[in-house]
Amino acid sequence: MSDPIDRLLDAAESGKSIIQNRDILHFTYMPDIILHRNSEQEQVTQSLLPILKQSRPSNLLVYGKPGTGKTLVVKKVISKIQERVEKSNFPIKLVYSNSKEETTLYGLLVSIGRQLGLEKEELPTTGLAISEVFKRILEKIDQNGLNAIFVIDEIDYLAQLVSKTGKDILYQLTRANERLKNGSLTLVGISNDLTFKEKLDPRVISSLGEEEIVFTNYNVEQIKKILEERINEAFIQGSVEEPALNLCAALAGGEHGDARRAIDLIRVAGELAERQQSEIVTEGHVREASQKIEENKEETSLKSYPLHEKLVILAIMKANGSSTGEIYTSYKNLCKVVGKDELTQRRITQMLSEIELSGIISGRLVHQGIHGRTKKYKLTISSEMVKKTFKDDLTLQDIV
DNA sequence: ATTCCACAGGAAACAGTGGTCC
DNA sequence: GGACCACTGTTTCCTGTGGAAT
Repeated sequence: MSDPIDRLLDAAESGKSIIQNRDILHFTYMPDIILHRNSEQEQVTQSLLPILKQSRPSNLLVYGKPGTGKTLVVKKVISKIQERVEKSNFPIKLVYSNSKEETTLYGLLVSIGRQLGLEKEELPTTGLAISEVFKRILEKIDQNGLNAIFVIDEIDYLAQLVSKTGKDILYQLTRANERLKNGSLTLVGISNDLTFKEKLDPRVISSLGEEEIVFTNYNVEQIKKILEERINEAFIQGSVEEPALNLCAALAGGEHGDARRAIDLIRVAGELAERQQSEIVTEGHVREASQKIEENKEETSLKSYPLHEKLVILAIMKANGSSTGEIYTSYKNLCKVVGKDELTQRRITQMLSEIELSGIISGRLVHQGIHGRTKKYKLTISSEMVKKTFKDDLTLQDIV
């Protein structure tokens, strides 16, 4: 039997790779034609049209579930407009920022500022008041007479950050034009959450939601078309079996209509097939890929938890299906074993809800009459998975 | 009908860190 | 060097809750 390293290297060298172009299978790839989104493309273009006439368009709010192509469409429209106005004396500046990637409000504003060309000396990464950062951004727009379009992805997340800190940045953003003498500012908000508007200040809603566009979910048939298109470009002809394609579309489409997930799935399936030196991607590969993606998600999220969260997860594992009080006692014992100070019960309750959000554990509220009210938690993943992942952690090795 | 359990979970305050500005 | 700022992780304090027990 040959060395596994050599075997893989040989295969790679002999050009047996069935994926010709990996980039096409990543969601950042911008296809020439965005399938099934004609009317939405028209709507977005319509509402940004005033730019061509050198005036400020209405603020725009774009809704749609993840993987419905919202961001892709918005970016494509803006880049096309940019191409057209390039030669005129009406400079537009596109600023894209994802609220979820920036953990704080400050971070988001700084990332916007950087894209506008504010250097570190003009806009430090920390230390300033939010209002000061905002002022500097507006000054930059004013000085250069820029016509800025701020595309803020996952704006619902920003709204959440804002409500936590009590700053009304969103309001100020939507009203920024009143403070600008030169240039203009247009806001394009993208949100996964259709209900997020309800949580906003009504003054913000009226100016932010001047125009609204909703992206509907893809159905299985549409996802299949999208997959076919990408497969044609990325894979060697005929290397993806029809049943594999169908399953892929069904798995991703049936649940959420998420094209991004579908593309991810076929990519991982393709990689698995290659690794096994198969010349075709079969249904089995897709199933395996789906499972692998799930497991990876679990493992990375388990690994990323800080020590006390890990202890809590272990406490749940040891007392599966038990109440907060029991979990807390178990957690305190674990703290003693590893020699760490225990946190308060309030903090642990909060941690439990945070962990529950990630889906690793599930909680159920139970009323036990005179025995009070409690929440019972249990693991949704296998305890083997937890043990396997935590075994690498030096402080946890002994208790696992 | 009232009491009372065992918490859930909101609000506020605090400590500590790492920074700017004057 | 002191005032000020954002932010995180935490503690402290508090109000609310559904149904078994009385």
